[in-house]
Amino acid sequence: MENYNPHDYPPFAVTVDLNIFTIKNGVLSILLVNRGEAPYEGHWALPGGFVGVNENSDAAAVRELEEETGVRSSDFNGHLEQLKTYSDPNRDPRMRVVSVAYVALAPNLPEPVAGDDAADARWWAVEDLFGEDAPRLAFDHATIITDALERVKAKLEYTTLALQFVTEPFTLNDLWRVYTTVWGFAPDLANFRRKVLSVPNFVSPTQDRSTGSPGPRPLLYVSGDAEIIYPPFTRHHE
Amino acid sequence: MENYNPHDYPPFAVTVDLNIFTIKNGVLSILLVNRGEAPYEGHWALPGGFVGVNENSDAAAVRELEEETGVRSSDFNGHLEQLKTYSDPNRDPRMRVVSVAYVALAPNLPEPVAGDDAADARWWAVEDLFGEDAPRLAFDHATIITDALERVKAKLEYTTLALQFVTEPFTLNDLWRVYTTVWGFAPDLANFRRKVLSVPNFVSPTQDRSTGSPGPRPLLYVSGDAEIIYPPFTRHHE
DNA sequence: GAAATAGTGTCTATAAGACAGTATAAA
DNA sequence: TTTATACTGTCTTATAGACACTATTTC
Repeated sequence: MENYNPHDYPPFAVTVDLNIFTIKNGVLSILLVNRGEAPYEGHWALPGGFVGVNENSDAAAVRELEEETGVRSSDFNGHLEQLKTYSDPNRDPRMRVVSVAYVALAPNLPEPVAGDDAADARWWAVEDLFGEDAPRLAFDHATIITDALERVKAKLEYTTLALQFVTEPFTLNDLWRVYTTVWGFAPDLANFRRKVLSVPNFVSPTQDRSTGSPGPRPLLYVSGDAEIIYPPFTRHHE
Repeated sequence: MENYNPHDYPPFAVTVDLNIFTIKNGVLSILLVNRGEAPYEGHWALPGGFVGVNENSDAAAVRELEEETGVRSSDFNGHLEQLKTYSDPNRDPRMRVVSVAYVALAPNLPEPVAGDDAADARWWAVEDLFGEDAPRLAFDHATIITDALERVKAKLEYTTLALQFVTEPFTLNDLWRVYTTVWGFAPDLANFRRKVLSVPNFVSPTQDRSTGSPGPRPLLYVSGDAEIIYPPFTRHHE
């Protein structure tokens, strides 16, 4: 490293890949783009793109999020965090690409915008990605999505991240449905209410009640400032 | 991305940086190298190096671990995991470098081996890194070390990672001292014993007892296969 | 015997799990 | 009136925290 000649070290392309999750009609969904060209033409891939010369990977992720969802970053009120970096030498047959993967969560994102290299972009139900008629996934994106899903499930245990999936104001049942949807099983609703209300500043009640569905009018809440759930609200481990 | 001309995307160097922790004489310590050249000449830096053309970042981290500690990867019985990727455009003034940071834990590593670009390499007590007479740290490595420390502290709560800091056979007090050292406070020893012994396969007893210190001969244990502590053994959160 | 350490026991507070049961509103 | 939903309450069990106490060994 005496001289900084490019031949001293291998050059890499660096990209970001985004796992953008939302809950559409009670179904946990992820945004994927259909690749319009080789390699993996016709396969589905995570949205993403190259990190620019004058931005870090966080900024690149915000930029791509905006480009793919059409939501301006100033209007984006969800959550974005780095997941993990994937760097296998042959993960992209064209060249050496290191990808910094991100997880984004947001409520009710609009229908996606297809980008330059994408023939199509749409929300996929997560449960449809790994079953019988699963779409073909490009690159190592199946692995990335699996890791991202586990991250989201785990973070619901000890953070208030579930709030990112609901729009204010919401009912406690709305929040409970988030846990049910993401975890794939329903925690006891009565115990769930007790837990959420016992965490200081997880949610705060409003003066209003919802209407429409049969039954009593449920109280509406807004998000509180708490970020950590302590003690954690754990999933069952057998 | 129609053509793969290098001018279509910015070229990056990709490195790994290793947070190698061990407990020396009851003190949580991290391996740092003193930089022998600009930039940050004379500052202390995390050991690391470039990711090679035909390896992924995990392999590069294993290779660097071996080079810096002198421990062959086949003999390395500690723990290595990816932490986070750091990519600020100006984190290295020479060129655009993206660094994939790792955390390694091991018991009783030998004195380090200085590499090519390191004038010196030594173990630093973690508590000395951020105090009055703290060494000057190169690049964004102070940030990386802070993140790494928090990762280790957190993982002691819900994984059996503390086992990576002791050599077999060990006493329950040895293991308790790991928690005390890493967390910076002493959990109740009696409750600690109860907790460790209640987690199936966290540790398993041997037939032997230790000797030397005053008091009864403590039973010796070896590591079990469990990786998860459930329910977690939590630090206090006020 | 003093001091240090290993280990056991116990009481209490907290929280989780598993419900039962009641009230309210829409269709 | 039926049904879905929104709560409230309660009993049991699991676990954590605090700490007293005993036993064993070295010096």
